[in-house]
Amino acid sequence: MMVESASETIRSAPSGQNGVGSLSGQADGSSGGATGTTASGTGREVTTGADSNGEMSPAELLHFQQQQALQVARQFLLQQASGLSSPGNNDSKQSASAVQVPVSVAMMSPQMLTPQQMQQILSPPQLQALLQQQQALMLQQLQEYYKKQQEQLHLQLLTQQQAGKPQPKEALGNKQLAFQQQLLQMQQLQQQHLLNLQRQGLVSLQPNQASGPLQTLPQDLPQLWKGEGAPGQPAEDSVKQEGLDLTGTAATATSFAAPPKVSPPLSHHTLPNGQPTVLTSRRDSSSHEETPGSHPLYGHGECKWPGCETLCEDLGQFIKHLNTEHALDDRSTAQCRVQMQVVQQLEIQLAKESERLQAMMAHLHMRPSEPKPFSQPLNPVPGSSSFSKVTVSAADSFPDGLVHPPTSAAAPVTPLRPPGLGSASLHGGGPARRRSSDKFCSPISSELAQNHEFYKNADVRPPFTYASLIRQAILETPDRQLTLNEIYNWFTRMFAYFRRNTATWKNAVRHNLSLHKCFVRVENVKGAVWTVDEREYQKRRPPKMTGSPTLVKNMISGLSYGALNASYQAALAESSFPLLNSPGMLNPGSASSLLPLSHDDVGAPVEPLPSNGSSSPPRLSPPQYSHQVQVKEEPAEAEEDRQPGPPLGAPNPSASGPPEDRDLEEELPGEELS
DNA sequence: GCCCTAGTAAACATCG
DNA sequence: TCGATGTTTACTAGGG
Repeated sequence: MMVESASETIRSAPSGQNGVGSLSGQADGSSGGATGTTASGTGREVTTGADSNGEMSPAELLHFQQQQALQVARQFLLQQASGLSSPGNNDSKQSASAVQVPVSVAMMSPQMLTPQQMQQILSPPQLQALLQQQQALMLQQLQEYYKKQQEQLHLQLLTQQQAGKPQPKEALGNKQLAFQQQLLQMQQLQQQHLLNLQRQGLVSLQPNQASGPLQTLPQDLPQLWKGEGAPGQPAEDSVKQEGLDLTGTAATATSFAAPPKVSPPLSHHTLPNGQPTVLTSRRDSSSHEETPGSHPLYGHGECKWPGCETLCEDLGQFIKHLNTEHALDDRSTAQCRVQMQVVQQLEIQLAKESERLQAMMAHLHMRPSEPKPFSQPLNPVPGSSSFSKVTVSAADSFPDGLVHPPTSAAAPVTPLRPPGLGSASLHGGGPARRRSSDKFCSPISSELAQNHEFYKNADVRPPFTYASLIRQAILETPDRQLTLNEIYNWFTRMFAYFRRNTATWKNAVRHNLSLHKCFVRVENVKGAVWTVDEREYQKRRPPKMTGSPTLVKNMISGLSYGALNASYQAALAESSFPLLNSPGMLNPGSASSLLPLSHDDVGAPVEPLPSNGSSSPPRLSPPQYSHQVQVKEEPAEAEEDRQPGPPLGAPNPSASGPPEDRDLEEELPGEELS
């Protein structure tokens, strides 16, 4: 059920999710086919075969016994198969410390250990070792069983011979051969089942691993028949009609027993796919429908005990059935054990699949070096034809000198939704008014660094203001200057969102460039380039920290410097600008060399002005425009403002540059605060 | 409700 | 003339 709904959701996901799509398909295919066919089919087949047994002639008797043996063996194999793959098995420490508690007691105790608990108790290597032990034990039991069967068969043959009905050796050989064939068939069934399990995700073993036990059987069993089963060999033990001597198993399998202490009822482990192979899909689907008043093992009017399916009219009847048919015995214990393994395996598989998903996403979204065609945007950009030209060239021209946020590599995996990104800012939404950078004071650079790949691939509107983005774009360049077109390119390169609606956001970019004094247009050799006047930018709007007196008050009172929010601290850490205050830094070249990457927007709102100063710099000529770096000392920007001194931005007031009233007009520190 | 900031749209000017 | 670029204004909306 969950798988189906999940896959359905995935299928409905936007285009471009090929990986996911195939994933869903896989899930569908496996969940349907596996449980339905192999599992239930096998179980029923066995049952009917046994029921139809009549009796009598030695040959028939032999056949019957073979059938019975097969049935039991199949069950055993299927159960084993369910548990085969679980790296961690139920054996707990008991394997090491000879536990005296009978398996059945240990297993059926209400305090039974859950797989999770076992996983917690045992380390993976331990679990693996235990699993191997268990598998070896299982195999040994199986071999014993076959041996006994063969002995039984041999005894019968002797009996028949003594009865004066000698059977031609050939006939006997044929029977043995038939038996062997059946065993092989059984093994094939097991193999098939295992494959189904693998498809379902129940088994995560590598092909060779998974087939290990299967391959072992064909080798071992014939050996049993040929070797140990040789006529005349005395029966070692009394032959048990039931074939599987779980008592013996229990004795040796104390290692399987969960610690006497512990826990959750079986129901706790019930999982859809985790149902042993003998379960039907119907049961799987019903496993979720437990109601408070019902029993977890009772659903749809039938017993949900693995392999049972007994119809029970009501809960009371079911309880009776449960107590009688599934009492504390070795068989139930074994089944319980298998179920535990199944659950455990499912959990492991889930973890693996999750990890795989993460890896897939990481792979799909994180390849910085790979030339990414812009046809890839998650959402096609209508009317961006001319635009794509730009972006392609942009990609090609991606300046290596440009410092990429180091975090993309270090960042965990591209998050589906970056922190601070409200649903409203997801693409398609209307105008996003407030950007998180403003709201949460998160440095745009760190935010971008962390979610770089996300924004790059997801058609999600970045939670930054245009001004912040423009600034970031400019600051990311070695020389801290960009032409308008380069800014466009940066936008499209960095954000999938800006690969569409170009007219709108480009207009907004131009609007912001013109509107904000912090952006300085400089006539360059190659034309007009835009630079950032950090000081202006800082002054621009200190809404949170400085703009709002109350807010400032709160910050001051509520936060010590040491208690600044993480983002701000990160920003501080990032901004290792020694320079800042030094007017000498104004040289773009030196600045860039010194600040390869850190520029950072220390979060627009938060960034205090390092500057001292007074008036905003007039527009500077290319060489001089300074992206002054701000020293983010702390929120107390007012303090900085108080500092008298030449504006960092205008180290060279004399520098050429069109005197912009825009820049000059404001400037008094006091202004900003208001 | 006011004010500030931001986003969007549009008109207009300039320039190559 | 056209498109890119740049400036400006108006409006709307979110949030303090």
